[in-house]
Amino acid sequence: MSMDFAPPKYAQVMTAIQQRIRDGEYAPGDMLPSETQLVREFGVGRTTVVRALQTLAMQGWIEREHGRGSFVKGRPESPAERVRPGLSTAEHPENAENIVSVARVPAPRHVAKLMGVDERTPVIARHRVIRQGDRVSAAETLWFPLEIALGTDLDKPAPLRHGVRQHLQAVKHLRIDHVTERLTARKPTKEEAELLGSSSPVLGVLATVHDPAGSVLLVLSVALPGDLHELEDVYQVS
Amino acid sequence: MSMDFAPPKYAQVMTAIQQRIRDGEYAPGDMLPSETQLVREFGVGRTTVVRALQTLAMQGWIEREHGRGSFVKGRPESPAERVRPGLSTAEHPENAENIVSVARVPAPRHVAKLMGVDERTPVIARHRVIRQGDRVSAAETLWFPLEIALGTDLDKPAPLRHGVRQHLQAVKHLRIDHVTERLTARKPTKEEAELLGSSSPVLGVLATVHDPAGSVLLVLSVALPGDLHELEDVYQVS
DNA sequence: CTTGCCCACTCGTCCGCACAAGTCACCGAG
DNA sequence: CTCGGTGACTTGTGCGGACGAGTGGGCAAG
Repeated sequence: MSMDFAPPKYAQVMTAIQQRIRDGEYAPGDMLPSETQLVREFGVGRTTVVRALQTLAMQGWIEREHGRGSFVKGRPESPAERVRPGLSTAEHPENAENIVSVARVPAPRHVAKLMGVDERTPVIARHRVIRQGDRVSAAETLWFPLEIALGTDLDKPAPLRHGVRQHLQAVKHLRIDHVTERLTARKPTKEEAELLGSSSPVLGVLATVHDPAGSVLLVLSVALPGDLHELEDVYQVS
Repeated sequence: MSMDFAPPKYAQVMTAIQQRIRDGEYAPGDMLPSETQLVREFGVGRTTVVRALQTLAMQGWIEREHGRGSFVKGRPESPAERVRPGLSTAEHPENAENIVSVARVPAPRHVAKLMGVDERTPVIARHRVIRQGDRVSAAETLWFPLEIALGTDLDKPAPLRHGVRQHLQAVKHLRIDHVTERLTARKPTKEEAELLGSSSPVLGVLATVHDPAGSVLLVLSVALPGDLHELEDVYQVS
């Protein structure tokens, strides 16, 4: 027995229409067949056709105008592919030559502010570098509240082979839910300049990494030399 | 007569549930009342309740598990609110003190490359500044291919009161469809430094603005002083 | 105790029908 | 010619009913 699963009918209708749009059979700006016609063509109820069309509209494939018809919008493409320096920093596996130093230090003002703690509260600072060939292509600092680092290897200078995100998940079941990034252009700090071997402008990324409840799991600060990095972003208008 | 419009019932159900999630009456992880219960509570058909719940699920408010129930996902927040320097530059209304100069010049190498034309092809360069109090907070250059600027006021130094996007739409029916931005940190050029009154690092935004067919309508280059600008971005993980 | 079945409950999908409301072409009255 | 009405066509919303399928607890047989 084959026991294949047929996808739901509304999905079949959606797929068929998407295919016709991709093939150019329905070109951008064209009016789609009316609901009634589609009902006849696919041999399904209007409910089903309407559900397919409304879903396609929500996904941006078509536009529906009350009283006029449904029209191909011609933009299959969807959300956006952004570079996320914050997230990739939290996921990057470490090895010995990435680690510069790991120490318990009083929180600097801007970090304390983002964590919502007092300025001199001790935190774990994990300094790392990313190498590209023989140049250092990024200088990163990850700041952890003590209670997060407690019981983990985050405060130890040994490299985390599976990255910070994995480690937090595996050891303390902490899940990263969302990240807030702040991007600016600045001069590197003295320490960064030394690591990078240059004091030309850097892209500064200051990110807070949150769990589902909104608590700050870590704060991270990345310095990306401007001559090595370009962050690209494509987005639809309106 | 008041003649108010009641929103559709499914939208009313959605709003009610969203409100309860925001109020914490339904906390993240909680199971929502079953469809049958909601049908009784709101006095509507199951079709309506299901539509509301499925829409909420698509928007990320809740999760639905076949055979188990609907559960609060606890992330009301949606796609992402990004600052779009490229788009806002194209939409910003101009006035006399924004315009620095407008000229026909040979395309610089990087602009020509992005437009897909030869390096010395003549283009229109429109230099502008944005002021914030008495400081210049951004130096912008908009590059237009001649055939785009033809018949428009883009090549005239008079300010465009409704912004470039509106002007293109109104005069030549050109619609902006998507924008590709490239962000980096760099030193300001001599001209930019002069306008900005400083040569400290700037965020450089180099964007191409496309019509629905993908043709480049304009290229724009913006210099944002690092000490004045911070681009913030929040995104969900996974 | 363990195993397996049954049943109540949940969501998933689909149908036919009904009415409201927006759009547009046509046509006749003025 | 212009104006307004009419009707065919479109999408928007809503209902009730039906069946399928996944989940989990209770219960009886082993």
